[in-house]
Amino acid sequence: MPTTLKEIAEKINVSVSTVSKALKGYADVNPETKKLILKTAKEMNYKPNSFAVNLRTKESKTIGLIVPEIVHHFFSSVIKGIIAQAEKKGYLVIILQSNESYELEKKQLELLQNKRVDGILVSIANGTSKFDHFKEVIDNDTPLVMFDKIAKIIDCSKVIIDDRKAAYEATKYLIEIGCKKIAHFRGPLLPQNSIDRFLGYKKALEDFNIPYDSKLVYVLNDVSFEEGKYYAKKLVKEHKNVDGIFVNTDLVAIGAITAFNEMNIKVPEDISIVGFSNWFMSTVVSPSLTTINQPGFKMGKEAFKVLYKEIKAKKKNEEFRYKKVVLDTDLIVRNSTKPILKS
Amino acid sequence: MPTTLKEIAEKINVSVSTVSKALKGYADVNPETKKLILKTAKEMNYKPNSFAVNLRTKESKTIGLIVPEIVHHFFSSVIKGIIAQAEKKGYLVIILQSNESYELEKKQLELLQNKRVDGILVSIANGTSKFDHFKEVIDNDTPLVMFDKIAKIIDCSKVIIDDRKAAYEATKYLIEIGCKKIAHFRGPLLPQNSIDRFLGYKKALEDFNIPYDSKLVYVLNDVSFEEGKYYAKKLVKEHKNVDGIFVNTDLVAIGAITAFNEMNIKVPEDISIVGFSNWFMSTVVSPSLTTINQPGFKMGKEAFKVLYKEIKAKKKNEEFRYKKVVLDTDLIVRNSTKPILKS
DNA sequence: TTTCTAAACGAAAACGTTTTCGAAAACAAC
DNA sequence: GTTGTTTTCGAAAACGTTTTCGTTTAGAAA
Repeated sequence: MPTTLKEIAEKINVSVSTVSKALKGYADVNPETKKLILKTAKEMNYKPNSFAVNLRTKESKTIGLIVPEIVHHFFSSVIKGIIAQAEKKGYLVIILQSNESYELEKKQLELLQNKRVDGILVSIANGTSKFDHFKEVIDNDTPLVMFDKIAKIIDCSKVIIDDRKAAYEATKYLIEIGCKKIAHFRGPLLPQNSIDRFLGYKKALEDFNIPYDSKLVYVLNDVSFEEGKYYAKKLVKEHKNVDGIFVNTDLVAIGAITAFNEMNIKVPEDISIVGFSNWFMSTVVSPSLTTINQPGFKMGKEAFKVLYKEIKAKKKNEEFRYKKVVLDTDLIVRNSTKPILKS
Repeated sequence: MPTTLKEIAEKINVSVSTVSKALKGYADVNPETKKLILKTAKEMNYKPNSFAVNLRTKESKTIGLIVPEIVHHFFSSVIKGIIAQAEKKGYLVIILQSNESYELEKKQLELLQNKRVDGILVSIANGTSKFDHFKEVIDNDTPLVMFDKIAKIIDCSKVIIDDRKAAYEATKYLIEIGCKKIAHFRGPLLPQNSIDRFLGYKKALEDFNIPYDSKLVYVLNDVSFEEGKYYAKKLVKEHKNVDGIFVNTDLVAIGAITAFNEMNIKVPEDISIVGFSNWFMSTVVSPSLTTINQPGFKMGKEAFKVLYKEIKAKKKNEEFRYKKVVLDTDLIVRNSTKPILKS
């Protein structure tokens, strides 16, 4: 049904090649015939058949994206950034979600390769501890960029924040406002993120001569609102005089705040809380949450930019080095933290 | 670099056609040679070139999706539902966001058609008041399904909730708990959604003999947290004794709650508030928000199912009727509403 | 032997582009 | 008139598949 080059060619008695060349702006076509071809193409509402173009040029102007979870303020911001930047360069984005599952992640990675996307962006699932499926992508010569949740062991381009530094800043802030006994709600053991945030927390304690106590570190599995509530209650049951908590994620921090509200423990008077990510939600809870801003939209844009360069380099058979982009974070002070008055 | 049918054929001295037929399970190939072909294909790690398959079969097993906004609890839930259901049927999803802009929506619709996706799912931008671009899609014979924000005027399949009924229920609930002067924060004038929710509100007032007062209806443009705050303050300045508000969207309702908290007006004691959508956020604000649950994930799944049927029908050249799926909503009572004690 | 049937295979067209290469034509230079 | 150059065009291959249709071969039937 849609118009083809052949139909245009037949209509005005030239060859398919000439029509193609006219439409693509080649030099070896008479200005007169070119004008005629362009006019006819428009009249017949010609749209190049992308399937044929893909086959011929071996590229689809499409990239794949795998995130652990879509219904998630940070990741949806990243997605938005990726799509925005991709659109600027004429690329479309196929999105899949791994649900934090290794199996799914692996399967989806294969799916995208079979679809022959021009490149792949991925943020690794919590359930992933083997990384061979990423190696395959790289061996396969498909440009691959990891963002946010990355694998240190895999040699590829990465766009991240400095989780360790950010966590250090957050903890340091708690120390500076006078907290003496600071707990940490951390994420699962595997992801690099939660490891780094934990290490930043620990380093800050050391640097400011506060003894590290492993009992004050709680390992969460779900990183959910409910877990935040649960561990907040557990914390007050198991420890006295905790005056600060650095929490792995805003959602958990908000759960903790809710639990403290229920227990009539005052935030920030009795205990200060710092979250991580700066979800929109953090501005609307009461008290509003002090947190680390994690620039999702920008991360998405940067991740695509890096991938784009790799795609271009591959196309031209140019050399390129893997890039590591580290984005700035900053501490946003709100009402869940407050300097402790010296008595 | 990747293996082709030809390479397999040459390796074991059969024709390309035989290899293709063996891999696709045709009957006219000797079980022995079939076994050999399958084995060789596996050894050589053969993956069909999807570009060639697309060209040959004229389908890409890919659909397009346009939403007004990605960083949005409801829409990201819908997206998740669509992707989940699409994956089950072997379809991938290209996502674009219109940013509530008519121009972008139109452009993206063309983009998707030029990419020759097998079908398109769309939720209409607030900025859209002309609908010819959708007609073109339909004339073009590309299956199209609208969800949530639809155009009544366009004849195509739709997956929606009954906004009017849901709004009626919400308002009715406010009346039942004793509210006498009920305001409404509505969305922009154009989208069908906000019209229907407004009409539901109005109908409930009528049915229960509460005089409708157009001054109690505020038209929001942004549907944002800030606007919620702004109009809450405006409301108390302009009216006395308002004891209930039905708000178009949770986000706005939460803004209103925040404003009331700041003004020391007690929710729900002084004023009851009902939101719409049941964003996750609504469970964590205080007081938690009474709202209408809008099943995003399910809507996504249903929307894909309808689209899938149209795609299949088109492929087989079968007749089909446009479908209209209306999903159930329900009122979730939390702490922002409370029966008014009779004095 | 001939004739027929069924099984197994392959040639080739088709999908719609892009791009190389050669040819024709027109014109200029000598 | 010959040679060379430039402009303009088209034939054809190629991308990798799918699918139709015809051919070969073997075996059965007569």
